[in-house]
Amino acid sequence: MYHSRLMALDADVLKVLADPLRARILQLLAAEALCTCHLVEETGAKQANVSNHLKVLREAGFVDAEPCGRFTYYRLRPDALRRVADALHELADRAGSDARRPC
Amino acid sequence: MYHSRLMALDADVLKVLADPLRARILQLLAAEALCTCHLVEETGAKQANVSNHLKVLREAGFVDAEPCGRFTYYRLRPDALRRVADALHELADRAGSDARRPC
DNA sequence: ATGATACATCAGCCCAGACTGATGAGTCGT
DNA sequence: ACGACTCATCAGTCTGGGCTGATGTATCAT
Repeated sequence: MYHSRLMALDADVLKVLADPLRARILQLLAAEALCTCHLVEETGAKQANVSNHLKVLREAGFVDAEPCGRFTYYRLRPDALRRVADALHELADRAGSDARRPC
Repeated sequence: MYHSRLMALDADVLKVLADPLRARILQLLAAEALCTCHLVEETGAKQANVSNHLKVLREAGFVDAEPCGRFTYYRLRPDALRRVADALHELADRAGSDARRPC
């Protein structure tokens, strides 16, 4: 097995996912690529708000932005999500033993 | 396939993981069960702070508390972590298509 | 060129929640 | 019984970050 190196939970990365609107945006982008205007009408949030959240998601590597005329299409990056999922899964697997440190 | 039902990302659950001290605590508990005093000295955080974070982790189902004399041992619950990991993984898998909704 | 549309960015408001010191409750050793 | 210890809870402070209205920058249609 290659990826047996210990992956640390990165709270900064998790923070990006831990927002209701950002989570909703990711769900929507999982089905198809969408531009900002779609996300605005689907979520009901204000344009500036959606745009800010997209910036956060982009800088964290969870979405890709593809400018297209006056639109900007956003697309999910599954690899980034899988890295987080794997880190959590590996943490769960590491917890097998029932050892307890004495006081 | 059994678990093919769509799992929604729960931002409230992710919020619990998205804190540096809580993430550190989970890492430590992955190796062995520890009581609060261990976590206090390992993390360097104040006792009240650690205790508060443990309460959050407990209420979210990520750790189990086992009172033991005047100590309280905390143990990781891998199933809870796996549920989050699976939700993220499933979201990543759902993103295969390169469809884009027209404007 | 003018207006309309899509999106980004900015400044400011506001609140959830992380942190702290103090106190309370329970348990142990002597 | 008394002090020492572990841990939980409380009240209060303060900062990060989500939200908004306004403005700026492109791009499109006519």
